[in-house]
Amino acid sequence: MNKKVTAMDVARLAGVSQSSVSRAFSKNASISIKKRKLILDAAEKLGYQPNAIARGLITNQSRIIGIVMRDVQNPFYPEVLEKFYSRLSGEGYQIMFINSQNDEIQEHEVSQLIEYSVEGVIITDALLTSAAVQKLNRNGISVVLFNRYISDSMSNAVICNNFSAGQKIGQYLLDTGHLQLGFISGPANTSTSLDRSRGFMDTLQKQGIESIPMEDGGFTYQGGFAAAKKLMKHHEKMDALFCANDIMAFGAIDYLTTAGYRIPEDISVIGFDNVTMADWSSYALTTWKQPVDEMIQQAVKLMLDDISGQQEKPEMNFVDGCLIERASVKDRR
Amino acid sequence: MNKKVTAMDVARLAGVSQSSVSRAFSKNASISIKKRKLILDAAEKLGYQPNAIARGLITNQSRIIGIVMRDVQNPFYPEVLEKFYSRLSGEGYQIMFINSQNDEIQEHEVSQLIEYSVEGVIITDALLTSAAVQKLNRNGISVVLFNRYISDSMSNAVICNNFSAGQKIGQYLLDTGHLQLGFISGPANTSTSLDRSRGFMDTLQKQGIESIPMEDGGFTYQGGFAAAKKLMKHHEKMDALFCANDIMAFGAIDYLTTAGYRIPEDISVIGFDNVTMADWSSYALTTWKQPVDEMIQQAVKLMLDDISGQQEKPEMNFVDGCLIERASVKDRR
DNA sequence: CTTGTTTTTGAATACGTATGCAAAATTTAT
DNA sequence: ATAAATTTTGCATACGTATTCAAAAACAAG
Repeated sequence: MNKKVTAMDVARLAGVSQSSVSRAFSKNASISIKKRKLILDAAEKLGYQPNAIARGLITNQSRIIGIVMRDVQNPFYPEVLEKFYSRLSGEGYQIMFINSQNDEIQEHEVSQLIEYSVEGVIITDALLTSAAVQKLNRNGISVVLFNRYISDSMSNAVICNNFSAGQKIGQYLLDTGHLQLGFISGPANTSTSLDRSRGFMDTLQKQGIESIPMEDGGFTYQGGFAAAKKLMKHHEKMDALFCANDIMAFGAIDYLTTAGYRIPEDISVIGFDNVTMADWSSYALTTWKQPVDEMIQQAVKLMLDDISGQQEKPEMNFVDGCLIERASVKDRR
Repeated sequence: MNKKVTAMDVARLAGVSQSSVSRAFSKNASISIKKRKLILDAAEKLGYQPNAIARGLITNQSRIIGIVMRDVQNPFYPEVLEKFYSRLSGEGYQIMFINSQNDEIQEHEVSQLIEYSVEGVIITDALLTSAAVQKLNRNGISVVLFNRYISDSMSNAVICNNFSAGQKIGQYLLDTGHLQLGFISGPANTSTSLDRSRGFMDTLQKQGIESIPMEDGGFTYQGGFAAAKKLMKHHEKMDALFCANDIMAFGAIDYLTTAGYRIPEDISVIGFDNVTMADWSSYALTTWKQPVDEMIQQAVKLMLDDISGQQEKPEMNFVDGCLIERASVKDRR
């Protein structure tokens, strides 16, 4: 293996100092045009790449953002990952990917992020304790929560307006003449599921519907499938089912169609997310579209503002989504 | 923001030298049990985390592996990402995620990997030129190709035995009495699609079938949908369709069912990958299962052997998959 | 207790870069 | 041509850690 090429090597070839080489690779440093050209030519000739590790040590700017993600097999999250990657790499950041296996971000995962001096962390669908946020903040790491929040207001958060969406979904199902509603939730400890449920029930209760059959589908296909089965066992007159995410809606639809129900003639199904698959003709799912692009744009802006010290206090931004009507909800009026 | 806690701070509190602190956090360094405990207690008290950036500069071991991935919205790849993450983080590595937007890994992406001194790079579904491999190797970076290879034998590769799989799929469709076969390929410049096609045609040609109708579906759902439409326009007697990946098979099935064909009564469809969705009752896809776990295990072993200098020359390992029969191929015998 | 051996530990250094500071070079004004 | 002002550049240093080397400490043998 060849000896590593450093700025010192380039300096020798170009006949300048190492600090000049560093300046040549900098945007704002003072270096004459002639010397800069000499240096860049020498660098090209030697195959020199600046060492980001050494630079990070000196500048205390790793240019690395951590993304903590749990359920990458829910198609919603690969889309989120891809879009976060695009925005952040466009701003010159590298992505350190952490696939959390547990509900809650682990101590060693927090330690890894600190050890690598990541400048920020984006938490997509894992839980984060206040203690973990404090530890990250104490180590100068910006934290942005994507579609979740914790109650201590110490971190930036960008959240789809889940409560309001739940309300509107409830209204939409009532307005389209559905009488016997059901709900399939995600895990009870997730703010997304809780808020969607609360919004939904808020609307129903205002119409005198005090409670409806619900099952926890765990935010998974299998969970949606099983939850639909369980619901239909005791509530065969159900005519509409709201699933707290799309992938459970797919599972619910698959259970219902294999059980002989017609979607949406016998029962309507509505999801939440608007993953790419929702548009597939096998599902043609009516769903609530999370404004992922807007949410990611805001999340990245909050993080970059925090990193650059232009932020006074953490913000919590709610962003409105919208209904996407396809073919899985019937207008029964 | 608090001042960063360093080994020097811990040394002062524990009454030892900075080098002793470093040794306390090392597995094999010489340090007395008493002193180690003193140091770890002081570190805990101060909230000290070793700085991986500084350590990387000294040891020339960043403990970072790059994963270059293109199509994260094909459900096959999030599964691959999750499993690579699990294996590599278990070996103490961090993952730097690169989402390539182009067919071929870009110069700036190679530069990023070099600048951050990643110890290895795994390429999943992007193309890599020989020049790029040479550049990475010249900078001491191990390269492993996942399910692709290039012809210069300079990099490790682990590949599903696509040719053999294509052969067996061909035989299976013939053995189950299908007469009019069709094929939907991926992009022509990908070794996976080429080898699956070659294996398939090898079997058919041995049975006197010289050519069959084919369309390029670009490895996407929409592409599969459109390709199926195009094929059926001119080959309405087709009774079996082999799609070079599952997601195109889903698209093909969705086109066919919306066009009134029954799967598999009117036409059988077989895919390749065995993504989680293949098992969903809406598709119940018969497919060829890529041995992802085995492939990843071998890929990680090759990389770690290369990184630790225990490898003499790059290897190319082919791994056999197997047929998964569900409900999308009819036995017409 | 003394001598020889082994282990532990701290000082010094290097890793590759960015930058402060001041000297050198260049430019501008008279 | 000279002086003043400005820009460019190199030297020295620091960033935080791991490790070499040698001194100090601890341990074992006689």
